[in-house]
Amino acid sequence: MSDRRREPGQTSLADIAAEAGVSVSTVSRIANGDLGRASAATVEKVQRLIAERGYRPNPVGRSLRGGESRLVAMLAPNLDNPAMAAIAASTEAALRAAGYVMVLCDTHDRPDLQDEYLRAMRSRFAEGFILVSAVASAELEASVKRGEPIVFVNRRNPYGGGAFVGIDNRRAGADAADYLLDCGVRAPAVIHPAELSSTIRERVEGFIDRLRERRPGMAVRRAEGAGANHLDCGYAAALSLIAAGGWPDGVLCPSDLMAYGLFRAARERGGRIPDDCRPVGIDDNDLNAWIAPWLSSVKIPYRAFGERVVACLLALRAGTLDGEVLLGHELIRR
Amino acid sequence: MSDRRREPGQTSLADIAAEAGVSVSTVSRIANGDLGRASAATVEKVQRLIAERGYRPNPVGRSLRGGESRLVAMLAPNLDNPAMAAIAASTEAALRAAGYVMVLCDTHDRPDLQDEYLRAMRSRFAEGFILVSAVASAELEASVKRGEPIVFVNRRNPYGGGAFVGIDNRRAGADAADYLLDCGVRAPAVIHPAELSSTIRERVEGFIDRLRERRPGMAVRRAEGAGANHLDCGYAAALSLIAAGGWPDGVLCPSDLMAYGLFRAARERGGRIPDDCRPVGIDDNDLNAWIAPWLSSVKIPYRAFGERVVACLLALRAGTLDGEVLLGHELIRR
DNA sequence: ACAGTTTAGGCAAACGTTTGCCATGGTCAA
DNA sequence: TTGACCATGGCAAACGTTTGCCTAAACTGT
Repeated sequence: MSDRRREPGQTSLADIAAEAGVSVSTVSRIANGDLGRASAATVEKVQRLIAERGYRPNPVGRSLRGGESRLVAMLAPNLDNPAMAAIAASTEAALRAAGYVMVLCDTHDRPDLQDEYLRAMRSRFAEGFILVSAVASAELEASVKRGEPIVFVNRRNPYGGGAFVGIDNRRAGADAADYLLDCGVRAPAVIHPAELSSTIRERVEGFIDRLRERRPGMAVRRAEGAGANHLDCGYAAALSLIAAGGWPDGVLCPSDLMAYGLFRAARERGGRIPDDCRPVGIDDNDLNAWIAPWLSSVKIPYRAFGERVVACLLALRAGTLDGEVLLGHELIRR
Repeated sequence: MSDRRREPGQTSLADIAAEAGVSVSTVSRIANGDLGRASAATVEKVQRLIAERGYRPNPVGRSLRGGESRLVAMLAPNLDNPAMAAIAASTEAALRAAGYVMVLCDTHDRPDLQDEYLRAMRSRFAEGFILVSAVASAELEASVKRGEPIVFVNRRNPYGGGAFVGIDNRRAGADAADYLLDCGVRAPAVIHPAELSSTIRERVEGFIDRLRERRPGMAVRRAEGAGANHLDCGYAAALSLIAAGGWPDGVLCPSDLMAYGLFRAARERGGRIPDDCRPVGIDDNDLNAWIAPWLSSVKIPYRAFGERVVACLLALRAGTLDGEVLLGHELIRR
């Protein structure tokens, strides 16, 4: 199409400059607060026009020029998971407060999509990346090597190092173990997905180690389940658990979604939760307080993640950080 | 900063052109598939270089030039609501399949934020807008007037007209009424937020009209509740309902979140759900199947929304549509 | 041989911004 | 008087693309 319609209502520097009878450079400088480069009269006139016409600098022009894009990309494995939604929402708010716009990309936990979004966002001059539960992928490795500003959330950088925001997963698992023991559980179990991410592995290890520490001889049953998401995984793992040896009296579900899967399995198989089998989750989705009174869970302060993630990103860009931020967690008893 | 670092790994048309010994125009044309404008040898050479260097057109340059940005903005009132997450996820997938990148903006249901994002996205040359549960706002009115491509989802254009994707809310409310009557409910009620959006109003009206139609003399109690979200609204409304006249034996919750609020109120006040008080929701969040076996709900096919929304948007941009798309719903009995 | 057409490809403008550098003209001190 | 310095502001390049127009050279038909 050759009829490039002028976007209506979008005032450009040139428009202001023409009307004020000055050059584009002058307007640009004044718009950017460099007031010492023009006479008071000019400054006043240009500022008035800027206000009247509602001029806002065009971010695309800026980006192209090589300056800032005010764009930050968040890559998350799936928006359906309430935990992801909570992280996304809080990060979006924090970024907006810092003057950034967040682009949210759903990678569906697929390395190829993660790569595609990494490329797409880089070519849009994203000033930073927030990778929630990242998976290993070629483009990510290249980005890490190039030292691009990336904050990893929930799951650590698969290539080591880098900024990280999350919790102490081993401790969370240990706290869950303490809780079950304090409830008098004698035949505990743990369910988990067939492929273990570092996050889940740490939680499970922390759980088991604490059990062994406090009850040296205690047997801990384990079951894994396959599935596209943690709901299905939890369901499958629970079924295989009871098929192998009946219901345990307590079970660690390393994510709330897995606990939901367990709950469904119990309902279908006549297991009574939490009376016969007490689950303990990790996440503590906000919805739990409303509709899952049977689920005690380690609360991860996802709503507080946003601020920390943004602080990390800013520090990263300023070259003043390459550390880890571990937020506190708290077991919610229900 | 004056040291504008050349983005690494980003090949430009100029790079290819220099290496091939041809002009930028020639490379651009070949990259865009206009193969008739160069000799076979040149085409071959340039194509080889494009492949070797992994050249990808820079979307920012393209946007600025006035062409396409491949950017679509979705403005949603909050990411926490599972229904929004479902819509966002399916739309993102459909847009990606169509070659677009979706920017997800959380408006927190605030007109000022909606305006801010509308402006920000327009100045980034967004090619279309998807407004989920839009609120009235000055910038929206202006956008509608200018005829920008906007698809409204869930809630209709507050200024009338425009493309819309949603369900027949009156019928959904009527179906809920049928369900309660079929369950033998004799003292029904409805709870809703203090301020009624068009969506909620239609559902409530459809519900009440159907009750009156089938049981002319039947009294229908109503209670409203205030709160920042539907969970709180539902909770508050339920409390005020029972304070006014005890538990109804059936109650329409015009969104699942309100039903969750009711559930909590019942738990705290000793109401037995669904035995004493049978709720019927609208939405049927995916999680219901797992952890809310007490909730029958009208399933809205949010996962199917994405495709329709994108089809609408494309048609809108092609100038071939200005209609409504109503998807079917189905009451899920639990 | 010559006019006309096709082929192959370059030039330059435009999108909106930022910024280093240059050009006036004036003021001030020695 | 002259050199230095400051105030004011414009020029132009650069970022990466796309595309209308132009120009050669090489064909084609008669």
